[in-house]
Amino acid sequence: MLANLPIQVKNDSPKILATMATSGWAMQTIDKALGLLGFFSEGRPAIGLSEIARLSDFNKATTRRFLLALEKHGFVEQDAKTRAYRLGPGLLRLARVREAVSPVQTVVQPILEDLVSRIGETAHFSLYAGGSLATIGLVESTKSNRVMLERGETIPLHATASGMAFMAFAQPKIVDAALGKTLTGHTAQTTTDAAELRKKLQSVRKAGVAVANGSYEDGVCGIAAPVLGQDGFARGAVAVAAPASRAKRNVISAIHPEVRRAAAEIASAMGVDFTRAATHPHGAAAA
Amino acid sequence: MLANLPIQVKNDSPKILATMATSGWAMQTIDKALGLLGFFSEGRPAIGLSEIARLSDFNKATTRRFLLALEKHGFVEQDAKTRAYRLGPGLLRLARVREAVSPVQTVVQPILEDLVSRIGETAHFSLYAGGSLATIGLVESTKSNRVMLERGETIPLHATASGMAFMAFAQPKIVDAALGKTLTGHTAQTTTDAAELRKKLQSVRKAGVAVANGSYEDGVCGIAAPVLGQDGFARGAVAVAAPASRAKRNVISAIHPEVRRAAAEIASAMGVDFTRAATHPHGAAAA
DNA sequence: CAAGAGCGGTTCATATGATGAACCGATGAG
DNA sequence: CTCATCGGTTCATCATATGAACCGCTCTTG
Repeated sequence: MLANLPIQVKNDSPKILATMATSGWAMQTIDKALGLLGFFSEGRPAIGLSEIARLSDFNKATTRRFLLALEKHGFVEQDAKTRAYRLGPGLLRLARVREAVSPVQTVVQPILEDLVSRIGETAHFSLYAGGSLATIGLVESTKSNRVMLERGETIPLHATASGMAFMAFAQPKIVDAALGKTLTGHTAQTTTDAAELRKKLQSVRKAGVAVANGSYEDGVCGIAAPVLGQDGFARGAVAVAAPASRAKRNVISAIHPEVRRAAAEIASAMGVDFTRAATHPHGAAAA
Repeated sequence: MLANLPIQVKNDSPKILATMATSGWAMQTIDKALGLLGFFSEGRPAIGLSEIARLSDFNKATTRRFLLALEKHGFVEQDAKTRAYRLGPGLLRLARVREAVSPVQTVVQPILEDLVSRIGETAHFSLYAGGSLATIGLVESTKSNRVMLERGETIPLHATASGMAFMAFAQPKIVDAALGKTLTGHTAQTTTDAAELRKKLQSVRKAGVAVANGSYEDGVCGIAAPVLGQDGFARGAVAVAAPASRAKRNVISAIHPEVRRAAAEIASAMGVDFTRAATHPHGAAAA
């Protein structure tokens, strides 16, 4: 009987398990609660209970319980007057701990500033987190006609130069997860066919940079390069965003090397420290 | 025999329930999962699965499920080599959104620097989040004998100058919750009696500052002032921490007004913006 | 100014989800 | 080699989350 093959399953079960483990299941209650945090952005900093419930498709009662739990840990806080919820101060503490160990923001900002001063267009850096890229660093061009971005925005992998640059060098399981779900079209130019996107990734891999013209926002051209970790897989991407009107062929090709250089600088700056062994004294003082 | 008292807990269980009702029960699964994040600190930036399970008193399987859920949202990430978990990049994004709306860090740092340059001792700013104060801003003295603090550290309310300054002006329910649970003694000087602490809060209220001498860390003297929100309740505290050897009476009283001034500056800087109405376009661009 | 629609918040019967002991294979110390 | 841990997984058991309907309130509107 089949039941007697002891652990020979090795061959195909891994794929299923991997998919499950990667993008799939995992503690739904927590999942849902943390998902609520994704609705907050620079452009929508405070949200009322009913609206969060609507956005998330949860019951109002459930939504409120989530928010209460998040509030208890300082992840959200409620405005005493408007009763709307906004992101809380507990996040600052955690971000500080993370920064202390792996100082990304600190290191990225000057590199972006240098990049912007060289090419005169808005530049931003994003890290992969929770299924999409999150804008961590942002420096805007000083030109009057420039591309404006939101701090802390999350950007879709399949429709942006950053996303394509990232995916071209990301771990396969991440790419599979990203291209596995339904791809939303943001403009008429957005490619929503997974197979076609994979082809494009091939050429991005050859070029080392990705260019996207109006695939996320009309009239905006993005040029991005991946930022690689020590294992060779992408952690995030650096991108320059220019108005399409200024993004002529020769301009784009002049930007290529600059973006790649910035990406390399960030990668080496990031690759330095962290992961000092897990055990450490807890020392420090306050009174 | 003593061993026969089985679960005599009945006595203080009212207290527990009160605490539960006050600071909220609320969605235990989420609560537990978010609690895990509290174990990470500057001094313990990466933790293995078994150790987290031990620290949190959860089953290994449960712990792992929590970590997977957290990882899915970028709150933690797993080191590919050591398999240990550390805080993830998703936190940076959320912290940025929060900062964009209510720019605390940006505004606090220069004020602290000014404070340190005036008095020559380490200063830090902390915000109330999730049941304790979290160190958000920190500037160390340049003296060779100085007090060192951890970035992102959480400090107990009842044993620190910051905590006392905060509680003296915090919302009553927060104080009740804080003093309701068992108070741990950190040094021989720590006051662990709730009633006695409430008395001290009275005098802190009169003075407008709190002084704590070695109640958290031996040989460290803290002088703190509350930072109040627009509703008059405390949001956090500014504190100066000096080696007890330098903290003579006259020094302390010279520090008082400086700390209060810094607190007032931070309060007014924080009180400015945020909470523009909940509805907003989502506009912004990237490609 | 009365009626309606929206809000934030709460309740309790229902059904779905979380939990942990025991297990595996791998790895490092003695 | 052996033993102690490590990270990770499984499945029967039991605790947990869930949502329709409700309340009181405020703001809009005819």
